[in-house]
Amino acid sequence: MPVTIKDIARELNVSYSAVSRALNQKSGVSEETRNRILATAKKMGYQPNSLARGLVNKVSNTLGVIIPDILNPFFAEITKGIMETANNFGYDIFLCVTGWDEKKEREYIKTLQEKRVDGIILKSSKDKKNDRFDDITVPYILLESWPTNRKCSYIEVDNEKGGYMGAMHLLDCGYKNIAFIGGKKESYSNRQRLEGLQKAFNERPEDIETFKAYFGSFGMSSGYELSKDVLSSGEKIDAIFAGNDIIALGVLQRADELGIKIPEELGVIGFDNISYARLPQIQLTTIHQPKYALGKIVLETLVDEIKVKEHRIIRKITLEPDLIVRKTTKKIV
Amino acid sequence: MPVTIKDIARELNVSYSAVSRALNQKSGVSEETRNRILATAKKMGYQPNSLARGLVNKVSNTLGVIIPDILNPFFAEITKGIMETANNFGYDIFLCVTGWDEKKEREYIKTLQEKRVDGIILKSSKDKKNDRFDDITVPYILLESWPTNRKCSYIEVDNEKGGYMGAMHLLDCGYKNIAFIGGKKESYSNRQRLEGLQKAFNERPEDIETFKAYFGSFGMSSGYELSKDVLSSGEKIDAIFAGNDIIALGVLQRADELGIKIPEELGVIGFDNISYARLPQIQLTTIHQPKYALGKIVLETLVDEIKVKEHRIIRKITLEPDLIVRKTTKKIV
DNA sequence: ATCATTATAGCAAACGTTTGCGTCTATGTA
DNA sequence: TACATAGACGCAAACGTTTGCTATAATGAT
Repeated sequence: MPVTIKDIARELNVSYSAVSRALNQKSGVSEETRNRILATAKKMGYQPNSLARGLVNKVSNTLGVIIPDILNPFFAEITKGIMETANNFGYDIFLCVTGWDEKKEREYIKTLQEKRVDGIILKSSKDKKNDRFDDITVPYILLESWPTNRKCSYIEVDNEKGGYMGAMHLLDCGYKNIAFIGGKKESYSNRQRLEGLQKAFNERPEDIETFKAYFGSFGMSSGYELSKDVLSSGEKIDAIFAGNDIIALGVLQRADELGIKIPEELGVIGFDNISYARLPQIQLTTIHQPKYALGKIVLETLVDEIKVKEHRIIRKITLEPDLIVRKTTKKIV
Repeated sequence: MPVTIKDIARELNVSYSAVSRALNQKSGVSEETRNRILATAKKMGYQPNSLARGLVNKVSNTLGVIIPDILNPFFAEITKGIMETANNFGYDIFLCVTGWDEKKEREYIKTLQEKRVDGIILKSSKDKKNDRFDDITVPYILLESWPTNRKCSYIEVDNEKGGYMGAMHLLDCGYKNIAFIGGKKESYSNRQRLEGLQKAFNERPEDIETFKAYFGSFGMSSGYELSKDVLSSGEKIDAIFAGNDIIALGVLQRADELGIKIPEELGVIGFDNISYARLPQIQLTTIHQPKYALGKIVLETLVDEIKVKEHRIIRKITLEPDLIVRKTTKKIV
C-alpha cells in the first residue's frame, strides 16, 4: 500500500488538486503550499502511480518493440539504438522477442495494446501472404518490410542495393559459381537482397556461370547445415553470399571443417557487418548496415508520429548500405 | 477512443458487472448472456485496458529487467532466458539498459516502480560502497551481487570457483607470469573471480612467478587497450586471464597486431563462454556460465517471490561454472 | 401454498490520478 | 467606499476496470 496523493492531501489538510498541481509544477498553488507539499511528498516516500495517470491522460509513455531474436547482434544493436533514444525521450520499452514465431508476434501485438503502449516498432516474422497489420490500432512503424495495405511507415536499409553491391564485388573478384544461402525464404529483406544479386548477374551474364539460392533460417546453425550440401555436393561453388553475418559464420565453420581455403577456394560475403565480423581472426567481407542509426531513426520517427493526431504522414525511409571488403574475398585469377 | 466495457454494456442493455464477469470467465452470468457479451465484444473489437485493470487489481503482469549492456552476448543470452520464461508465465518485460551508468540505473528503478511493475530483476552497475537497494519496494532479485543489507535474493554463477578453475588450468599448462585484465574494478563478480585466482596462486606458490591485475571496463576495446600496456611493457607476461570473453577478444586482437603467437607465447582465457568463443577461428579457452539457465531460474524465482506476500524467503542461488579448454591455451614446456 | 435455496443481474464504491469550474480572499483601482 | 481582478484553493466528475452487496426471479422441497 504505497502512499497516494490523497494521503498527502489528508496529512496537510489541502485538496487533492492542490497536491496534484504542486507535484506537476502547474499553476494554481502558492509557492508556500507547493513547497510544503513537495516536502511531505518526499518525506512520505510518494511515488506517482503511472497506471492511474495513464488512465486519465490516455498516454503511458511506453513503447513496444517486437523483434525476432535478441541474440543476433544485428537486432541487438538496433535495439540498443532504440533504447537509448527512447530513454532520451522519456519512454520506457516493452521488449518482445518472438523467436520468429508468428503466433507469438500476434499475441504480443495484442497484449501491448492492452497495456496501452503509445506506439509499436515491429520487425515482423510474417511472410508475404498476410503482411497487413490491421490488428494494430496505435501508431506503429515496421522494420524491414512494407505491408500490402501500405498503411504505415517503414524503415530499412536498401537491401536490394546491398545485394547488388555484394554480388558485383564477387564478380569483380572473379568468382563465377555463386550460391546464396539465405534465411527464411519468405522474408522480405531476404527476397530484396536476392533481387539485388539477380540484378547484378543480369547485368553481367558473361561473368557468372552458375547461381543457385538456398534457404533455411537466420541462424548460424542454418548456415552451417546448408553449406554442407552446397559444398560437398559435386557442383563446384566458388563463392557464397550469406543472408546475414551469422549465417556466414556458419559457412566459415563448415569450410574450416571441410578444409576449404578461404578466400582462394571459396569466397564468402555476409550481410549486416556485426561487430564480430571485424575480428582479426574472422575478417569477414560483408555489407554494412547502420544498425544503431536504424534504431535511433525508427524511434525518432515513431515519437514524431505519435505527436501528430490527425493525418499521419506515411514515410518510407531508406538508409544506404556499404560494402566492407575484408579477408574472406579477394581477386582470384 | 477504444471501446470499453461500458460500451458493450450499453449496447446489450446489461450491467458493467455482467460484462466484466463474462469477459473474465467468472460465475454470475448465464451461459446465454455470456455468449451474447462475448460475441459483441468481439464484434466491437473490445480490448481490455490493462491500466484500469491494474489500478484496481494492484497487479500489472509486468516485470522490469535492468542490465548494463545488451550488446554483450552474456547479457543478451540471460535476457533471452528471462524473456522466454516470462512469456510462459504471462508477464511482459520492461527492458532497461543502463550502459553501466549508476544514475540511469537509479532512474530506471524509479520509473519502473511508478509504472507498477510486479517485480524487478537487476544486474547492478553499482560498486561495493553503496550496494544497498533501499529504494526498491517491490520484490526484486539481484544478478551477480549481494547487497550489504542482505535483504533480497540473488543468483550468480560461482565466480570465485570459475576464477580458481581457470587459474589452475593456466598453472597446469605451465604459464608462470600471469596478468588479469578485468572490467570495472569495483564490480562484485570481477572481484570474486580475482579472489579465485588468488586462491589458486596461494595454493601453488611454486608454480607462479608474477601476477598482476589490471582494470578497465567490460568491453572489447578495454581489453584491446589494456593489453597494449601489458604486452608491450618490458615485463614478460605469458598468460592473460580476461575478465570476460569480449575482453579476451580484445586481447586476442592486440596479440594479433603485435604478432604474438597464441597459445605458445601467450595463453589467453576468458569468462562466460559466449557463442562466438567456439568459432573455429577463435577457439577461446574460457569459463562457461549457464547463461540461459541463469535467466530462466532468476525469472522463476522472482515470480515465486511475487506470489508469497508475507515472509519472503531470501535465497542465494549459485550455479556451477565449467572450464572449457580450447585453443588459446595449451601445455607449454 | 409457503419457504428456503440457488442462479442471475444490477448498483455503486473503489483503485489513484487529472482537471474544469466555482468559491473565497486579498489586492489594486476609481 | 465600492467594485473589478487575480490568485489560491477545493469540489467533484472522469478515466475503465473489478467486486461486495443487494434485489429479483426461478427452482425445488415440504
